Amino acid sequence: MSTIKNIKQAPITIAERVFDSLCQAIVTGKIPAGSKISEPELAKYYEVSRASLRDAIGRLEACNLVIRRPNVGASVVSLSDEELLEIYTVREALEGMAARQAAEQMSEKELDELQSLLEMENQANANDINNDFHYGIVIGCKNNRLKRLLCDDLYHLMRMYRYQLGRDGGRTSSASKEHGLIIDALRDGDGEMAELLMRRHIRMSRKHIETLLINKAG
Amino acid sequence: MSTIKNIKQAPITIAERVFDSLCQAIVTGKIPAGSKISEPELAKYYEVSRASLRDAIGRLEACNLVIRRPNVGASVVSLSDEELLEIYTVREALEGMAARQAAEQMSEKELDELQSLLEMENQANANDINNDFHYGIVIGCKNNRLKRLLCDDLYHLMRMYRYQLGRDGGRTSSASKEHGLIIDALRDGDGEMAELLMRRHIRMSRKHIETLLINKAG
DNA sequence: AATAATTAAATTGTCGACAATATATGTTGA
DNA sequence: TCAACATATATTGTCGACAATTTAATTATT
Repeated sequence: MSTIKNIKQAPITIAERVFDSLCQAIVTGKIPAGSKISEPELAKYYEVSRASLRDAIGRLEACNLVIRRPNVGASVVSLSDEELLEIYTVREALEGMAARQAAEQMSEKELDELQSLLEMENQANANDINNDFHYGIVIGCKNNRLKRLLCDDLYHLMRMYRYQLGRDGGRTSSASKEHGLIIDALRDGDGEMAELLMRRHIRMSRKHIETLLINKAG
Repeated sequence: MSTIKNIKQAPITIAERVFDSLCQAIVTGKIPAGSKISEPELAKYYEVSRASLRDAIGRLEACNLVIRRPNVGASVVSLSDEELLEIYTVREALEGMAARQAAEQMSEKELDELQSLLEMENQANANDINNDFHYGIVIGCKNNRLKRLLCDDLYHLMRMYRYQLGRDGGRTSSASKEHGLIIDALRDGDGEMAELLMRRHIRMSRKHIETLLINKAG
């Protein structure tokens, strides 16, 4: 049984189920960024009441996938280039700290799992959260608040824009090397180094996305 | 006009108004930590429908003040000692980064405001967010995502437990000195130093709370 | 013809009622 | 007396309808 990956429990209520569906639809771009959310339309589509749908929309707002304005309604979030880069800065801070704590908290067994995760990277399941290197470290840091901030508030947004731009914007080889260095630091129990490397790693990704965005615009 | 403090807009809908009221009630302990939230009871108390109240509860969940279980209901959050300390670790990461960016982003005018904020610390309005040193830096860093994470997801919780334990658990004098050092770094435009000092500052607070909790238990 | 004001349509916010689930109470049997 | 089951009560989840607000369409005015 894997300790690094955690089970995403099945939806209980209708609102939860609709949330899951809408979440998926937004992340994959089926409901495009910036588009308006029509309550009557979606309620009819999912064959649920508007009350349940509104509940689901509230959850979408909580994980930052939609923006709600009173008496106007919800729209799918659409990040500017700057806003996308802001997320990387936040990730640098949070995941850096996660790496530091993971170096002190992760067991040998967990580290082995992380290693195997890394080795089967660039596979088919590359876009699945549960098989993600970064996610493994966040779980491994044992700080549940930190985990929730990243997974509940940022993860969905990250997936959404990763879907648009491609995984790491296609710098997988160098990224994998950096991942390897981070694991080494974790195995050494060197929290300071782990944080340093993780921050540099995310800063690199950020820089890469930045140039990618510039090229796309020019 | 102050640029550091930002205006908290008045509630538009009933749900927003009830959210504000409940938020206040929870933070101040009027509704105690760990207690169950009764929808019919509160709906009657605030003279609103259960739909509006449930909407408000959803918002409380989004800012981590209550925990909801399907078909069971919401309870006011009650943090263990470890969970409270976890928040300080997250703050160290986020506010550290905020300080780093603030050093590059804050104008002279904003720094002056921050300074005056610091000088009139330990006053009556010490528990008001808008007059808070840390808040000023978070605003000053100009990273809106970072600001939202701190203010929307952690700020209410912090206020709640500050209310219970007292402001910084009563280490105001040494904390003020540390604040002064941080401002110096900001004025120098030294982001690295600002982050370092902010992290150490929050780590100190954490340590202080930690011993405070131990004494309370023993 | 373009703009402003007015009216009409559509959408969101709110409500009370019912259904589904969970909790409390009472009962039976060992 | 205690435990397990059955019943009753209360709470949450869901629904459809109405009210309030916003947006679209239409008319009027310069």
